[in-house]
Formats: sequence, C-alpha cells, structure tokens
Amino acid sequence: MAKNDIPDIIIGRLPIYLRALRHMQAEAKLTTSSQELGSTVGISAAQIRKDLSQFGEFGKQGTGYDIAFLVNKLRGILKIERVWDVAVVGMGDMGHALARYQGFTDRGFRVAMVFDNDPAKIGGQVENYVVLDTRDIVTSIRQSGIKVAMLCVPALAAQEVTNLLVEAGVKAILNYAPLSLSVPPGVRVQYLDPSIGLQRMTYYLD
Amino acid sequence: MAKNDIPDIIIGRLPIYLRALRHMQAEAKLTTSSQELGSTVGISAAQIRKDLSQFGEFGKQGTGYDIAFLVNKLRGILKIERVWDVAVVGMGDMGHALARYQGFTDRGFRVAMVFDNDPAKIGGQVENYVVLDTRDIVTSIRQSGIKVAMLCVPALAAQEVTNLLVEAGVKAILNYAPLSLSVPPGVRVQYLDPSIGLQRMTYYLD
DNA sequence: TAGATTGTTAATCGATTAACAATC
DNA sequence: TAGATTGTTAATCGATTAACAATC
Repeated sequence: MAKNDIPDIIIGRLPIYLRALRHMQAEAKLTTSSQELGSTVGISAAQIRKDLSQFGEFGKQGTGYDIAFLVNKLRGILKIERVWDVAVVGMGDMGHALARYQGFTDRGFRVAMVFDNDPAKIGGQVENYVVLDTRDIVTSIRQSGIKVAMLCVPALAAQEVTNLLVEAGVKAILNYAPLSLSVPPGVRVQYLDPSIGLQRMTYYLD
Repeated sequence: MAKNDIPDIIIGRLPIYLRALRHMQAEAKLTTSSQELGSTVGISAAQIRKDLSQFGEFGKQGTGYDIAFLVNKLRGILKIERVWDVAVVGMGDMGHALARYQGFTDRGFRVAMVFDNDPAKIGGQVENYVVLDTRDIVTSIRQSGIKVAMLCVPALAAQEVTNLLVEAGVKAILNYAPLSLSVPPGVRVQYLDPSIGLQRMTYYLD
C-alpha cells in the first residue's frame, strides 16, 4: 500500500513543520516559503519541498505555501483532524503532569482515562479523572476503543503494563519509562526518556 | 578533530545501548553479544558492532562483550562518568516532575537549581530546591558553571529564556516546550514535546 | 578442537542536496 | 514582464547490511 512508500523519517518531520506553521498562523501570517519554514525549523528548503511533495502539490511557484491550506493538509496526513482519546498509565509526577497538560488541545489528543496500581490512588481524582486500577486496563481500554497510551510507570513495571496495553488494542505508546519496550508488529512506540535526551548531548560537552 | 568524525546518529544510539546494558547488569548478567543486545534494543547486530568499533575494540571473538567493561567505556565516551549539574527552568507540572525525578541518579545528572518567573513560586520550595527568579538565570548559572538545562516554560517564553540560558553559558538544552528553538552553533537542543511524539504515530493508525 | 562471535570490508540501500525547467 | 519559488530529477552523500577472515 501507499503508506509503506513514505519513509518513517519523513513522517517524523511533518509534526515539526505543522508546529512551526501553527506558530506562523498565531502571528497572523498567511503564506510562507520552503526557505522560511526551513530556517525556522533548521531543515533545508529542498528537503521540505521534497517531503511535502510525497503527499501532493501544496505550493504555488512564485508565492510559496498558503499556511492555512498546508496546515489542513498536514493535519489530514497525520490523521489529527480528529481528536484521539489517550490513556495515561502511572500517576506519578510525570503521569500527573501529562494528565494536566494543556498542550494536547488543538494538537489532536485528549486524555480520556488515567490508571495507577496504587490502592491509595485508585478511585481518587487527578485533574478531572478518576484514577482507574491498572488491573482493569484491558477491559476499560478495549471497551472505549482507545488506541493511544502514554506510559509513565516505573521501569520494572513497564514491559508488563505494555503487554496489557497491547492486549487491550493500543497501537501507539508514548513511553516515558527508561527502557526499550518489546511490542508486536503493528504497535508503535516513541521514546521520551529524559536521561537519554541529556546523554545524547554530553558527548559534545568538554 | 576526532569528534567530528563520529556521526551524530551513532552518538544518539549509545545511550540506548548503555541503558540496555545497565538493565542486564541489574539482572547480574556478565557478558552479552551484539546479537543479544541488538534484539533487546531493536537494532541489528551488525550495526551495534559497527557503532562500537568507532571507539575501539571492546569485544572478544567467540564470547562477545563484558558488560561491566562496555558500560564503563560507554560512560566514558558519553562523558557521564562524572555527574553534570542541571538547571530546570519553569516550575509548572512538568518542571516540578523533573525536579523530583529519581531517574537521573546513576545516569550522570543531578538537578542543581530550579527557576520560575512567578512571584508566588520564587523563594518557595520544590523538592529540596529553593525556586530562583528566572531573571537571575544568567548570573546564577554562569557562577555555578552549569552547562545543561531542562526547559519547561510555556512556548511563548521559551525562546526568550533560551537566549538567557545561552548567555549564561549553557551548551545543552532538553526542551519540553512545543516549539523549535533557535540557538547559536555549539549549543545543542534535544526535543521532547509530547504532542510531536504522539503525532509521529497517528499517521500509522486507521 | 569446534563453535561462536568479533571487527571490518565491500555492497547495498536510502536520504539529502543541488540544480533547474515550469509557472505563478 | 521580471522575480520568486515550486516540484522534480539527477548527483551526491551517508548509513545500513551482508559476509567473512580472524581469533577467542
């Protein structure tokens, strides 16, 4: 299928383009060029044109891209013209921060459900959510049809909880736990371990 | 210099290898192979051997790699045999979570200083830290010699605060704010916007 | 020794860049 | 029209993989 023709690395840049375009919109700009967009995100103009050309012809010679039009195209490509319900598992500090995070609004996501395995937290409130029991992940998530989860449990529990999420039908996991997860084909994981991010930079320090 | 010879993409994988090796150590394993390490992190054995060979010959034919030895080599390469002091800017939920995060221990980092611009928070305590005024970033960070910062302020303030961090001598920024930062050459940024992580996966969902 | 696994080379594969005709 | 900028092609550059001699 066509889906397989688009390299993962290109898909990974589209949200960056979209974020920058939204920022331009917020500044009431109407059009931009591959040159301008490239310099704000730190990517060459040629690459941006090549990336976008995978999906259609969105620009006009001489004038560039209509920002609102391109935003809508990218939202469609990334399937975020809809709003995805997301489950947050692990109500420690990080899970708590994600449950309260305002930044998902208008970016295609909504926290719909939160879980923890601590009896002291289960049944309690976090933000507007009643904390559900991790043991009920499979039934709750399967029933709600949720496909996206954010994982904020300790490393030792992460693989076990991942298995439950997969069993529940989750296909996309944003993983804050500090380990590589094992998932079957068809399930995607994005890693956000803060220590890894830092360790990728210290090599370049003195 | 030799530094420039090693591709960034290889440096980016080393922390992943290290994390997996640490996990093996915690399970009291003594040796591993490129095959085994590769299958736990989802990278080919050939690539792992090639990556490691950039820095020396760390393995033994027939037996593989001594885990403790390789861990030490990687820690040295990544410059995390020392402990880096880190400043956290922005004491919202995310900054708060990072200030309290236990996962930096033994990974080369220690939160040393936290900042916010809210008068209601300045002078107060978060974890063991007194919240400092964002306006004092340049003097405080410069004086302490801190080179690494985590940025958790709202998008609108992020570039401005980044400029202060750069002025203060920070060379590595872990950015949680949802925007691309502009920094001079020699300053590195790693991006951890959760929405971007999620948007990189929805493309593949139905 | 026989089996296993490294480090490295050469081949393959994929991504980026440069250049430009098309055209707004 | 003249200037600007796209979409695309071909060339370049870089990363990954396969294969294997070396050797533990």
